[in-house]
Amino acid sequence: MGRWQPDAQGRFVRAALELFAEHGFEATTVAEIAARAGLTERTFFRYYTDKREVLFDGQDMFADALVSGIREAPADAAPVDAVAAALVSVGELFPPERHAFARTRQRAIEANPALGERELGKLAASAAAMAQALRDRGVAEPTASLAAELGMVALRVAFARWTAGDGERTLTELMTEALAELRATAA
Amino acid sequence: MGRWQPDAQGRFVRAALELFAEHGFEATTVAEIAARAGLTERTFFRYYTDKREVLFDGQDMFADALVSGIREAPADAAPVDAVAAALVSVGELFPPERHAFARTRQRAIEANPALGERELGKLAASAAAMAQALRDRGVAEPTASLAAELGMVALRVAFARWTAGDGERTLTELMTEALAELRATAA
DNA sequence: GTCTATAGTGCGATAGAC
DNA sequence: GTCTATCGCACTATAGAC
Repeated sequence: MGRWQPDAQGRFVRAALELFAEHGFEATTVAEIAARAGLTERTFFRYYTDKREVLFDGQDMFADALVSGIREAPADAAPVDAVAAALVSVGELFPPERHAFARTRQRAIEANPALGERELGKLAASAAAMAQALRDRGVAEPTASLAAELGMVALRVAFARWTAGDGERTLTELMTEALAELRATAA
Repeated sequence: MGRWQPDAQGRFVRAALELFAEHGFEATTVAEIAARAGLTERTFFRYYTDKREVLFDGQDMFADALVSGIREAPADAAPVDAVAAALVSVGELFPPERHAFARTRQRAIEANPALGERELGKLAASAAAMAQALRDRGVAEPTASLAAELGMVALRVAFARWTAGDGERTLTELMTEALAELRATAA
């Protein structure tokens, strides 16, 4: 047992989440997060480019799931249906066990505008990745980008409902429902 | 020393835009912006809570136009049509004379992720204001929020096209077109 | 690991407008 | 005189350079 306890990133994330819940994002210093994680400030910035980024650790999986969901959709599926498949693929990343964590994290993000902005940026990047995956299937612009944007709206709305609720309904269910509502509103 | 020269904010905005175009957002210090504007760093932070905010000066008009566009839409208009009216109302804020400025500003924002995040945050706030205006007309949830989100997607896409182009087509035109494309994609 | 530039804040002083 | 925009100074925390 050396001087390295395992799972440095996991400890940073948990420490940050606890402290943000206790004192708020701005009132929490990186030094405090590092201390609680049993690491140094310098190490924190080795893993994360800035203080906000610690709440977005491992979010690549998010965009990856969207992209592979689109890739694996039937070749003859319409763009919006491929997007619907992508949402299902993301839903599988968030089984009921992750509900409590997601809820705490979402509370922290909603409590602070700076974190909200970062989240919007990440989601916009995911939408861009989805649009690219659609173009790779032969979907032309502007349809590819617009279908991806529709998917992101549904995803955001569904995620907010999922984390606001008690977890009875699955995220996948809520996403499919949100997309249907969105299409009805547009019609 | 013109300590009392008029239009402090306008000078800050122009100075910032010039410097961001010349050296980029991150390589520009607030001290440099203040110096070019003939003011001090401390005064900059009297007007803006942070460095990014200078590029979003006077953007309340944006959300205000959306809200009043919805208020002034015919009482029997469907939610999406009220949103379409809101977009027209915003389009009127951006006559051809503003194209060059909008283009320069958009270039700066697109060149820096931090500025992009801030823009997304502002647009999300505008969408929330639109949704509230729709609820005030008696539109129920989730339709109000979803219609507002549809409008924001159209607005973003249209604005990107407008600032990417040469200004031949009006922003209003592009917005109406983008909303129609979006509805077609959803159908 | 250490050092430093810069963002951003609090408080108080000052210079002008009225 | 009052009111308010601007400025000066001291300070902390972030983030990057060395």
